[in-house]
Amino acid sequence: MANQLNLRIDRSSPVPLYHQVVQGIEAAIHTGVLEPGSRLENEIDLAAQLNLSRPTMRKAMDELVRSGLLVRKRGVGTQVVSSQVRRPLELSSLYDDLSNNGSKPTTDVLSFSHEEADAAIRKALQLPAGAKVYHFARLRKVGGKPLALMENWVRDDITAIDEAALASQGLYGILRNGGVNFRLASQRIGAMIANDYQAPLLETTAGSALVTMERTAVDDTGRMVETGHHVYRADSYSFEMTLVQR
Amino acid sequence: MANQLNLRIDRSSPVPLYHQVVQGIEAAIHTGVLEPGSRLENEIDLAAQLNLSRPTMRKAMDELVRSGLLVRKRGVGTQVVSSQVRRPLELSSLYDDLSNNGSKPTTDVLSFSHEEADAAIRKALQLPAGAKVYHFARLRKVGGKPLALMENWVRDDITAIDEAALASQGLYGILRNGGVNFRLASQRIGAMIANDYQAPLLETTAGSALVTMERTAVDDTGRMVETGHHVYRADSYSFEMTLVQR
DNA sequence: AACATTCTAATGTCAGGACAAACTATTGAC
DNA sequence: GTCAATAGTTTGTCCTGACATTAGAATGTT
Repeated sequence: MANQLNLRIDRSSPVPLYHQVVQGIEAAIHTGVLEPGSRLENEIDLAAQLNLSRPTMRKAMDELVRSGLLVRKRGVGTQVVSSQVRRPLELSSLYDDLSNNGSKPTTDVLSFSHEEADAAIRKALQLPAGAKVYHFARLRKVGGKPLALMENWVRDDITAIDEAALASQGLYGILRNGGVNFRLASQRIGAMIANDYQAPLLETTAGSALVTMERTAVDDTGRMVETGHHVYRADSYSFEMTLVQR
Repeated sequence: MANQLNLRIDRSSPVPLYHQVVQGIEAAIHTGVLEPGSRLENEIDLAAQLNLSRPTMRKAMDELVRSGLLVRKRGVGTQVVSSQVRRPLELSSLYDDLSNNGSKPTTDVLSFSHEEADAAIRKALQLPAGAKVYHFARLRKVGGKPLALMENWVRDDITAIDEAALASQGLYGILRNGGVNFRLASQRIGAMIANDYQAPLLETTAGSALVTMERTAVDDTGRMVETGHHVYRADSYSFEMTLVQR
């Protein structure tokens, strides 16, 4: 078979060996060195070729299987999954997604306040009575075209937030700089009809379709950091994801 | 601390040890034995208590972290994250979801044919020219109320499908019985406005909001098995999921 | 009292080995 | 020639052991 994966493992690098393998195989699939549908060599030989132990090799493959790039079958082997299966939905913000895509998003801060959280928000963020939060609404545009209308509530005991930072940086960037390590988020995606408030802001007509998303994000200490309600123009945004059977 | 997790590991069971641990901890979180925010004992002690090796214990915890129930932090420990964080979106069908929920879904088969695939479907399922597929539209109701309008294309070289089976069983059930082991699916969720065809079938008015979902499912041999386009009434359905940072 | 240093506890990474289970393909029997 | 038993390949599970890295607490110094 002579796969010639051409992976180079740098044992002096701080990035873990299994992750170097993940990156290498991802790159090979992306550049077409590994064609969709082709079979990989077996784990043991691959590990031997790279001077790695099998557990390390397996850990790398586990990740690739989980992310939907590979499919394994006992007694048969490991295959590069077909094709145009896209990236899984990742824990990132809209701002990141757009930036990575080469677009240049801009943000209008429509309202901003530092106020006492009401009962619903306290429940969502698991805050005690009397706690204060940042509450703000933003309009995100890309290429001058409005794309999303976002309303968020953020706990105030992590880092200070002000209007100017929000206009220039994106919420998740601010929070990460403030030392927040996001770990997970639960979200709900649905649909609604644009109302008279939303329609002009999104430069569409009342009655057009919007994608809705509610999200609550948790950091590595288990705190609920942020909750929000976003709406997107259905003609310019949709959620893509890959589900993996376990 | 004396966690008293009260897990029992059955070494004679065919279910893997790490999975027994996963189930046990899931149950403990679900029943409230492990409270949200509480810290678990460290991996090594837990493994010792259950007479398991640390890698096995870690594998169990990895899964729980991935599913969003636990949060780990190096040098600190492992915490129950929960609260109302919901289940991740799983690779299952609407029929399964509803059945597991105690509801009793019914299905009307609106159209059914066994026809030659057009170019778009051949591309989505990666079929050669001239290949035939099953093509059908279904209306899914729960409690007599219409919920989803589904149009699907399924390759015909796996198992035979007929109208009667579709009306009584759910597509994924039929395919699983036919020997298909689903591995992953890529899907896209968006929104649209109900048109004159969809509205009466879903017993709503033209212009109301619908959630749209396009999905292509892949089995363990890497074959694209099924692709479809579904629309749901936005007032009765939304997609919930948990995203985990890696 | 404030600060830097050291220590400890916990998770993160990696190795090497052993056996089990599932699928494929070949071989053998009828 | 068809079908069943068998052997071989590959992934799945599990073990023991070791060291690295990080976060936070305790300690000591100024």
